[in-house]
Amino acid sequence: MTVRELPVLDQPEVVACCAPLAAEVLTAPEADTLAKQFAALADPVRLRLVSLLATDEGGAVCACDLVEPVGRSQPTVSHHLKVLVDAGLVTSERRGRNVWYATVPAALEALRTALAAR
Amino acid sequence: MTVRELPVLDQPEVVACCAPLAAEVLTAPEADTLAKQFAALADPVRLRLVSLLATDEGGAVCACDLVEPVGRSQPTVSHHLKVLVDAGLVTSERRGRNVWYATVPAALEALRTALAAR
DNA sequence: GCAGTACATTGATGTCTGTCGATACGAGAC
DNA sequence: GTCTCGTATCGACAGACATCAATGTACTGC
Repeated sequence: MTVRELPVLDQPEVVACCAPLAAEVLTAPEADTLAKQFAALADPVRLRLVSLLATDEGGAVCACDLVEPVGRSQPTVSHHLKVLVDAGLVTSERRGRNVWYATVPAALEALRTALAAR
Repeated sequence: MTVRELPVLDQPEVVACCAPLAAEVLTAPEADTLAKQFAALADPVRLRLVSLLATDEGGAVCACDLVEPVGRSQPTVSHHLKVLVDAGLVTSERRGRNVWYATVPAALEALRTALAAR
C-alpha cells in the first residue's frame, strides 16, 4: 500500500489571529501566535523569498528558481521555505519533479490588520 | 553647564524602509532592515508591551506599569523595551524618576505598508 | 527494473537571544 | 552630602536558530 499523509493538516489554518494590537491588549496565547508569524518574517532570506513569490506575475515560483536569487545553499532555502509554510504565510504544491511555492495573501493581510492603528 | 544629549539621534529615523514586498523584490540591505523590525515583533513579551502601549488612552505608559502585566523580571522587561526602541517602534522619555514609553505609529504603519499587496 | 533530477531531512557547528540575579546609574527627597 | 526608588546594564546560562555537507526520498524517463 502506498503511504499517504493525512489531509487534515494539508492547508494551514493559521491565517487570522488577532484583533489589532492597538484595539485591546493581547492575551498571552494571542501574542504567542502572532510572534510566531512575525518570527517567520524576521529573517532577511525569508523576506526575500516572500518578496520573490509576491512579485511574481504567475503567483507561484518553482523552488528551483529560488535558490540562486537568495544566495544560500539548496538545503538552507528548503529550510526557510518550510518555516514560511509552517507559519501559514506560504503554500507549496508539487508539480511533477518540482515544487511550486506561492504566498498566502490572506495571511499577510492578517498581519497588516494586527499592526493597524486604533 | 547642563549636559544635554545631541538632538541628532533623539528620534530614530528607522521609520520607513521599503516598498511593499509585493511591489518589487527586496534588495539584501532592505531585507536586513525589515527583518530587524519584524524581529523586534517576533517575541510574545514584546508584542504584549507594544499592545499595552498602543491601547493606552494617554498614549504613553510608565515603565513601572509594564513589568507586572507581562510577568517577567524588571531587567527582562527593560531589555525588551530597549529592543523595541532600537528598532524604532517605541520611544522613551524620562520624567523625573520614571521613564515613559510610547509607540511610534509611523513605524508600525511602515511595516503595514511593507506587507501590503500589489 | 535502473539512472538521473529535484527537493527534503539529518546531523553538526557556531551564533544569537531570552531570562534572571547582581549591580550600577540617575533623579528626587531629606 | 546620604538614602531611597526606578530603571538600565552586566554576566552567565540554556535554549533556539541559520548554515552547510551528506544523505534520503520522490518523481520522470528509459
